[in-house]
Amino acid sequence: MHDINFIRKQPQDFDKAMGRRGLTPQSPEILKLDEERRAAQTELQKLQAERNAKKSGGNAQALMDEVTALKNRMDDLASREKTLAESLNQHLASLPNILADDVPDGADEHGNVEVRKHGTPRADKTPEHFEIGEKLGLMDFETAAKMSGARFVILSSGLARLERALAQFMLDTHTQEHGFTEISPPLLVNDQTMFGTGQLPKFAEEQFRTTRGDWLIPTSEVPLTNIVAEMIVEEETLPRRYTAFTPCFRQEAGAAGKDTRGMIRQHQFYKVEMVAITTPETSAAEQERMVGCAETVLKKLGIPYRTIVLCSGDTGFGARKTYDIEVWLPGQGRYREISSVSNCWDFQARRMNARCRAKGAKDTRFVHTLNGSGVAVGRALIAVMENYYDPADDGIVVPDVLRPYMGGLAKIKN
RNA sequence: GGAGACGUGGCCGAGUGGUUGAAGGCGCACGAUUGGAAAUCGUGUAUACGCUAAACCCGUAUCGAGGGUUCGAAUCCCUCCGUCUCCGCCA
Repeated sequence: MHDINFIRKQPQDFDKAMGRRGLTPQSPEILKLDEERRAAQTELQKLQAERNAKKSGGNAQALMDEVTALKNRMDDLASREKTLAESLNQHLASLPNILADDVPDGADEHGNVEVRKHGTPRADKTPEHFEIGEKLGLMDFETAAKMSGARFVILSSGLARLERALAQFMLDTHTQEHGFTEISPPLLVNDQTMFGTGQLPKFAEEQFRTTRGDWLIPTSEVPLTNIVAEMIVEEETLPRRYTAFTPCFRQEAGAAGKDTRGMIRQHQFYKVEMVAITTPETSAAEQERMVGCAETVLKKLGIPYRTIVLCSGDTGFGARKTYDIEVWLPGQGRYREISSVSNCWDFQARRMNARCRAKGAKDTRFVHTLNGSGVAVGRALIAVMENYYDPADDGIVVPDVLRPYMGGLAKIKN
């Protein structure tokens, strides 16, 4: 959600910012609505003041009649004000966040810029994860399709446990080493919550909805960030750092035909998420820290990765700046996204009315919110399978850091 | 699922149609008092929007949310959301 005051004062800057997102100037329409709305409000308030003055003047019948006469005009103005306000809010709610100055320009993912690389990819090409998994007999897409359709999978035995081990390992790393508080949040949320983090109104078709009207979370960013919705938190308690391990549900409506094989892109997957709530001053540094937290997970797992900063055309709706971390997949012979770390600035905070206040201060400010995968568990599983694949016996070596979570198991074999 | 009670300011709690943005208390802030503190006394203490260059002032709205009745609603009616109690059911 955008600050109408900013648009009033610096319409050209706002249009320029939206221009980087490939949008035509938005301020003329917005300012027109805003002006009309305020005109209606001002006039309405004048009439209300008039009415109130008569009210305290006495109870004479004549005064009552005069107030009745005001009523029609007031009703008109009130409904006009409401319509204009709704229209204005719809407009503001559907526009993407303003990009940070240091986000590179670019039309699509080709404009993204690599910022660092870690680890050395193995030299050989391995089978893809689904080939390894099916050969082991521990990954079954057919049976999953029978009960649920495309883009679902059944993991069993060693792979099921590996998935659980990965999640445990990530949670322990973030809670014990990175200062995050573990949360077990609701997986079903209401409209307002989805609006707060920006999934609604624009991206409804990407979500699953229950017959009751609840939404299945597409990421635990949604419930974790909304913890502070409608709150005024003391700045001294910031940053708040939350992590959660949850399933995520996505329709993948716009990805028909993409990544149809294997478990790269599923309707349901597990993810360990990190969310931070900060003051406006500290969010930029917090984002760098959060990227580091995600990278630590991959370093410990011993998986080669690169970190890139997304360009203007690839940065998501609610983000001001996003880093993606991509892991090396020797089965595909390329890097694939495993984490996305975004600083949303005050964009989500405005939508969900999340504010902070310095101790003793009178005024409040919107908090800054950040979210990042820490990391996607399903894709981490794939990365482990391919990077730790042993061609000698088609087995998967268990990374050292995961062995305690696997009962000491060193290799997943047939 | 059945029956009932309830939702007022940071908190507790008055208030069933008009001068109530809202008594009283607690808390908090500032001041007085004190060697200092406690106690005591005094003053102040919601948010949003509009107006304004901005601030103050002023205006408007807000008593869970939304709608309705009325000249006028915290107070009456409807819907929804939430909380609590009892019964039933259940992981």
